[in-house]
Amino acid sequence: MPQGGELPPAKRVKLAPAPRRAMLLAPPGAKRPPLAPSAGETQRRSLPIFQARGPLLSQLRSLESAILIGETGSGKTTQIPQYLYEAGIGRQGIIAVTQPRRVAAISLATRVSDEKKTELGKLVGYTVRFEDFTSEETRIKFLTDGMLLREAIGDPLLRKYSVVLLDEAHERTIHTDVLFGVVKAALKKRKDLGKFPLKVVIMSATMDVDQFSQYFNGAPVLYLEGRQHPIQIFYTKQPQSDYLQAALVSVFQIHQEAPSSQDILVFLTGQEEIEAMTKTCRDIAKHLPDGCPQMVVMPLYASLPYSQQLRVFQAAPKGYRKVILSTNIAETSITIAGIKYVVDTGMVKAKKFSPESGLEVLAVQRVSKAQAWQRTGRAGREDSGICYRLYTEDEFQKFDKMTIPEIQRCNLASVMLQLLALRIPNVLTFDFMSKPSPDAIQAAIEQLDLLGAVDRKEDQVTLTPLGRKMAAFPLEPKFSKTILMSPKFHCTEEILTIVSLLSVDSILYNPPSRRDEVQSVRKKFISSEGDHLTLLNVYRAFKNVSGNKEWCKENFVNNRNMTLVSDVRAQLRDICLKLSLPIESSRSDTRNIRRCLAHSLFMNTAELQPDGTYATVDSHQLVAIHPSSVLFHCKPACVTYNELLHTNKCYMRDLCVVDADWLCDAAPDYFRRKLRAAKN
DNA sequence: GAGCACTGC
Repeated sequence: MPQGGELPPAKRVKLAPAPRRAMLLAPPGAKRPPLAPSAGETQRRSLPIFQARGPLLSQLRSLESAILIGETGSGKTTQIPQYLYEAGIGRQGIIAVTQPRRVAAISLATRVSDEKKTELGKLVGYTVRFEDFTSEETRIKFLTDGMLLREAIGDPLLRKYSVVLLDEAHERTIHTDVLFGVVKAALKKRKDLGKFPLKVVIMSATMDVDQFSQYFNGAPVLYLEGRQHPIQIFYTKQPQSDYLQAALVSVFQIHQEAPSSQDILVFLTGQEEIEAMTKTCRDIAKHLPDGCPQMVVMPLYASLPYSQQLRVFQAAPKGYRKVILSTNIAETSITIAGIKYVVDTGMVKAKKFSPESGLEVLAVQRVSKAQAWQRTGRAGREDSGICYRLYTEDEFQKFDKMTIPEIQRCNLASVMLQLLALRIPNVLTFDFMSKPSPDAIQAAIEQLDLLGAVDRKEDQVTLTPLGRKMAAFPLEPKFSKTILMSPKFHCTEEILTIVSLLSVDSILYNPPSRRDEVQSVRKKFISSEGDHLTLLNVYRAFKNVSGNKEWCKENFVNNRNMTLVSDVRAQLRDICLKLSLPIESSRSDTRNIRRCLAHSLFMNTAELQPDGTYATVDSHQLVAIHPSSVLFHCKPACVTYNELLHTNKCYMRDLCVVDADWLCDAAPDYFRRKLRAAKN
């Protein structure tokens, strides 16, 4: 057993945060209507929210916007759209319910259509990328927030919809944040134009509601009771200098004391850390004293193959305890039943914007209070639970209240392009709930200007015809530009494939334990011209065997992601056809492909320095070739890259070897400016 | 010389 570290409870806190200004919607002892309900009805009526149905509906009927706060398990997401529909509210149009994740939109639609005893896609449907299960009859529609945003480009007033429910608003995804502004504008405009009114309901689990309410012109806040089980929280007495060691101690302390049927979920920061900890736990578990239960240790992170992710849902054999070591994927995206204990290291790996370098940095950092509560809540889903926080209560008090919204942490080029396509009068002064910094907005406009997507005249930014075409693609602007450039180089077929490959998670799987095998098998795909062409080779080989699963396994290719690549490619190809783009293949001519890439990635180039390092042309930033690149051991004179990733070093990812001459052809003004800046 | 949190269109 590991020595050191300490975990005797310093303090116990009951998880029962009280709302500050409550308009309670669950009057104690409220009477149910005396009707004989069916089995499904009985289940619906047993939800806590049912008690509040009457007062809730009378509020929602009269309000144009509302903030609805409900803890998990309140049933708000499945019931409110049905209540509205059943009460005849919003019958002039469709009731939309947005979700940050596809799987959630699909499973919620399935559940609600079951409850309504209708076929999925009729009264109740869903729309996510690649899948549209809706029809003329659909009145309740679940969709991803990104999907509603894309629909808004075609119709900024969202005229199809009578009600928009923005769910999981506390997650503050970039799409939800843009939608806040879009629905707010649509609400006002529809009122001004005398169209049928839009109703907006923001649904959130957070306690920090003032910001939502203020933004929506003082919309009332309605509180729903949830069905969260009580969770005991233990803080450490002393700050822990080594959270990994502390996590290890906690896991084995729980393991020795608790019945083996009670599972443990540990929050860690990344793949490498989780794999190492998995190994350590398994090693220790082999040498446990007699009488101690056995242990099954399972890693969980997004890049783990799907089949291995599924293991966390299987119950451990009798007498074994399940210990899941996870990234923040288990915070929201994956819900595991039967978790009794949560061990929260209080750390997360996340992107943040570094003002001094102006770069995005991926770094291990403290979670926010809201995030810590979210993790804690994972212990109390079926029964009461226990959460070990591997930090002191004083430390917790110093955590940020909320996680900084995504919109303030990332590159805004896509968002700005979308706002322009939405015909927002002035994108520079768009009414964001949480405004990004003016610098971030300027940088995004700058990037769009370089790509030729916008015109700038004084303080007015407008979309060019090219920019409007770019907005039609569900891609980062630089990738849309690459596709739109490709007819000039007669390689649209190849560029479509490459862009699809880049916009999906890695199609190559690298099990650390079989590194040598991976390297030898992968040799046959490697192109000395870089990662883009290597990926193209893998895709061509995959298509040659018609996506054979055995082939994928033998070649460490992720079959699921590869299928997704085909879907993306088909979608992009459709858009090209709609834009009447000629689609040609360059066949074996890879030079044209690289020239095309140089013409759209010219602002992402780096040159080999005399000392063997690389420096970017744009800002002379010292950069290195990422170890995942096929060029890792090579030293080409000049490369373009898709992105910079700042971890321990500043790495270029996805590289392509190019000629310096091509770059000057691609953007003569840009390079003249850079040259002049270098002289000064 | 040595590494990649999580979503989504």
